[in-house]
Amino acid sequence: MPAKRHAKRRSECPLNASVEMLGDRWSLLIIRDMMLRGFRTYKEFLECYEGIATNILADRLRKLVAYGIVTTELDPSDGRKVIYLLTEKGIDLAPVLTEMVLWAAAHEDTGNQALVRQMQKDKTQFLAGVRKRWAKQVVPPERKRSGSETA
Amino acid sequence: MPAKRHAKRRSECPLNASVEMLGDRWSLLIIRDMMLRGFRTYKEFLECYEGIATNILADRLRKLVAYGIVTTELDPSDGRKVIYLLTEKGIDLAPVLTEMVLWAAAHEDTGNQALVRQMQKDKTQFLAGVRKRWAKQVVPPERKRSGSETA
DNA sequence: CAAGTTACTTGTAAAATGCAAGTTAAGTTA
DNA sequence: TAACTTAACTTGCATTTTACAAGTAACTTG
Repeated sequence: MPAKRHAKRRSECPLNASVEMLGDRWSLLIIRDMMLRGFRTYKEFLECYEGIATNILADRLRKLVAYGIVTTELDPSDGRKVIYLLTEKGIDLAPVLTEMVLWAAAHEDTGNQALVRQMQKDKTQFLAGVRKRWAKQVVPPERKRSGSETA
Repeated sequence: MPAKRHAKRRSECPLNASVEMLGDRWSLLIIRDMMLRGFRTYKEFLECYEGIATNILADRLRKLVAYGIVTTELDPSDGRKVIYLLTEKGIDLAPVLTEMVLWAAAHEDTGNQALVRQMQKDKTQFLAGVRKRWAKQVVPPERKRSGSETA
């Protein structure tokens, strides 16, 4: 169900719509951290490998919520915490992330080969896994479990 | 064949690599114009719907060439013209573009439904088409043919 | 209740972007 | 062949975005 058109887009092109929402240096990394690493709080995002600045993080989260890609709820057991979750629309970005990972892995010298191999082996199954882990009443998978990182 | 790692990336993550190369408001639109609309000269890119500024266009083309996504050659029949072409690496972005288009089409109110339906109907065939049209000694398809735009 | 945590905001410097106006080399026209 | 046009940029400057450092308010913990 398409959302109503954002105020003033530069064009009607669907690719442009995606680029206007996601075309910056941080948004997709935040989504990656939610989708693949199970991050859900501000503090966790702040500690991402790439080192996002706190004001930029706040701004990006605000925009992702405004776009309907992310929702928030309050942590019932800790009044300080805000929990950030992917919406359906956000989960539907999994194929985009996957193709971007596979493209970079094919053409650049990058790390996290475990994830890449998993995606290469069976893309469909990988996407099903993401979808399943994010099915309503999410319990983000394998957080804090020691061993190889997921992203 | 992976390229050697770019000077200083923020992290080893393949998604981050993609974002560092393509995560801005213009790069993917330029690639779209090459891939889907058959654009190949500076002037054509300048006239894109979204209205890129000339200095930004020059900068993005320079970067895309540096990343190995685009190459240039001189037009043998007009010494003023520079011809920009997608490399294999650039053509391999087709699945990324496709997923971004399908995502936006599914969740936003966008135009160019012809392209979207074509992608939805048979993604594999669509990608094969792009690949075929860009096979060595490219003659970009259907440029200047009247009727519905391709992108 | 004092000391931490969490999720931010504010201020400011640095970098990226956008806009208008050149510039240069090559091609076209009268 | 001189004047004009075109293609691909560059330059200068104002505006916007990003980055970095330092707060702050609400809440929890010991």
